[in-house]
Amino acid sequence: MKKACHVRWEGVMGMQLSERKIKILQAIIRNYLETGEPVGSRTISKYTDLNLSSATIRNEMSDLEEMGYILQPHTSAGRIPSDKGYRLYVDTMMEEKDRELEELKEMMLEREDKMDHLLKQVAKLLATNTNYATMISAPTIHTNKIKFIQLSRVDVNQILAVVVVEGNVIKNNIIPVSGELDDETLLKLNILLNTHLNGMALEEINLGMISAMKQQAGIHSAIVADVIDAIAESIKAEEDLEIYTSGANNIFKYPELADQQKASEIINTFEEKQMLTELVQDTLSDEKNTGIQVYIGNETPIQTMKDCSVVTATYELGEGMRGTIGIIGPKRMDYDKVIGTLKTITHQLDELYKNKT
Amino acid sequence: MKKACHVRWEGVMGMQLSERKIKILQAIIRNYLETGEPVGSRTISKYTDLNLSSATIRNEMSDLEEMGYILQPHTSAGRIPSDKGYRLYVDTMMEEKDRELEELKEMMLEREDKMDHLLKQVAKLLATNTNYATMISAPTIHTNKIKFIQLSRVDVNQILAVVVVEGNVIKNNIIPVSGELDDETLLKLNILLNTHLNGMALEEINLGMISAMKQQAGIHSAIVADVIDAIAESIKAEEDLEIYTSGANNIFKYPELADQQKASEIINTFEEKQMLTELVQDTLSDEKNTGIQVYIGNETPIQTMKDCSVVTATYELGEGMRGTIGIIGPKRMDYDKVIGTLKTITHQLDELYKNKT
DNA sequence: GTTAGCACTCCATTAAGATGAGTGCTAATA
DNA sequence: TATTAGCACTCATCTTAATGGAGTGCTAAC
Repeated sequence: MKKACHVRWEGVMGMQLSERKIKILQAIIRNYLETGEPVGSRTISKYTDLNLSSATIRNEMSDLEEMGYILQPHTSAGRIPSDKGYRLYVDTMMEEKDRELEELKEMMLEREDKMDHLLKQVAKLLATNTNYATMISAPTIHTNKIKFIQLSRVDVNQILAVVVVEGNVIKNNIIPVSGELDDETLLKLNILLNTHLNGMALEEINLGMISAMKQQAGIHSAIVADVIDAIAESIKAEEDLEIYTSGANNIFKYPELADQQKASEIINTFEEKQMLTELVQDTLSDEKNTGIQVYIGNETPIQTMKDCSVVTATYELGEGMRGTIGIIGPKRMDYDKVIGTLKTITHQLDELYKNKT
Repeated sequence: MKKACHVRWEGVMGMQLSERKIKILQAIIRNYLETGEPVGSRTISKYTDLNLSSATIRNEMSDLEEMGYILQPHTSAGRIPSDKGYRLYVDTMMEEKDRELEELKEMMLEREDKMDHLLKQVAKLLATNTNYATMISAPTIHTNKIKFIQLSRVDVNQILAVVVVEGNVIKNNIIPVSGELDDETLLKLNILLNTHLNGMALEEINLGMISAMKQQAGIHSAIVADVIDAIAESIKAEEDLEIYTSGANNIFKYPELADQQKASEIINTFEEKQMLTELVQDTLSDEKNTGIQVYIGNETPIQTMKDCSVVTATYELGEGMRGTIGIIGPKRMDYDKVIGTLKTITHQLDELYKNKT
């Protein structure tokens, strides 16, 4: 009696994952990833090479459940992995595999298009390749510096301000101008702006500089203010970043996500994109990791995706330009494959950029 | 006997829609729009102010079915409108109503943002307002003329080409340049390009002009070619037009569209957008109509939407810039409201443009 | 021409087994 | 002591049949 009691205590508190338990857990998850159905003891008994009877498996499963790695949807159903179980799986039990992503690589190389086209393409490629929903955020300029500013007259009362920052990201802005403005003044303003702002990081432009420039511009200080505003607006416009998505309808392939309520929410999140920015922010801000991040169930910052798993990767284009790729699927996602694919893609984007410049 | 026979013939061939039949058909459609359920004779008998018994209605409905305006999902079910029935309804039986679109108007006026923002906003507004899925295509420049071209050096071996066309649509292109190119030459090239191309419609640029310009450019003809290419590419890029969508998840509100198969297809069509361009093309090309077009069921050019109805409107921003707004919903869509809303919106966009310039 | 009445059809809902996968527990076994 | 066989039990799912009801078509009466 005393002893039994002791064993029970150990069961709750200090129980360790034996090698065998890990193998069983692994088998459960693997199986569940494939079928999407709760998996029972008998299945595992045959599925593994442990040569254990279903009864033994049952005992072990009982332990695993107590420890929180698996759970039962209802009594007398098989077990499914809990978030904690998935987490263990992702953290420790995945060995990488080289998949046949060669075609994917090639397709990426073919597309030497404009950036937004490329990103759309990548999202689509990923979606069809993985059968999950995907998103990709356009890279945000971060530490980049102004490379070139030019004001040009377009019309009698409109001038065009073009700002080019490092990485050849171009911003246009039409500025209405009320008073007269001759070509010579325009030239002076151009020189003024360039001498002051060239090489500046966008964040470095401060009020002091602005007032100095205004002073030098004399009667045309209003235009300087407008240009600065235009630049500021360009930056601001950059803040609600572009996000491209693809394969949202893939969620219909997973019954656990396909019911109306959930599907509707997920689809909406995908279409409105606004909420996805949170995901991007979260991924980009978390600096410590290897560049790949896995959110399982409730770990995700987006409430509507609490029944999904989200794998995100940060890609980098040169220095300071970073974006996020995300793959959204059921919790029983093929983490192995997804992570492998993402690694390849991010690496590929990097290569692409290098070759291009 | 003879007479009966004659009547039967008339029934099949020359039967005319009596006033009463129209009223009944109208009542059926109205009712079906509300409930989404097949509607029976007894319902109509009470629903209308005709004071007819259900038996009489049955007879009339039998006629209407024979004429193809309504149909039975199965024996002993009520009737639902056929595409032909909807068509009649849309074509003849709709009187316009002024709805409370005032708030919508105001919201549009608030948004003085960039065009793409505005369009996204409009799509969203429409979606939440109508409870259908919406799309809106960015206006395409068509007859517009080049207003301004400027080449600027951005880097030692890169120049930036900016092209502004009427309507203040701006196109940028970075052109890598191999050889040396001093400022003076750049200036000359600028003058050359502007004198030749300013005021030209994009389609008017022909090979003759290009070769003439190349000749004048002398040793720098390569750059001219590049610029022309860049312009051409800008036009081409415009061809796969931007489309913004919103409220795709609204289709879940209509059971007849919400099953997995259909929903998945529709969602996909919406996300990939590619197919939506057909709709836009179709709408824009059809010139004869009032600007609003209704596709019922199979009439739509997009196969995946054969169970939906699509209402599109053409909006015009100044001369030559036209885009399309589309509303996609179930066949039992509130055509009345939708058409009204679309009219208001297109009108509003027009106003907005006028005030802005 | 209109209506009441009735038999008939067929869908949708419900209830009641039947099935079967899976568990927990106990006692036997190695 | 760890493992296993056996058994009773649970519970979701599937099948089947019964029921209810909405709606029709037809006929005869008004």
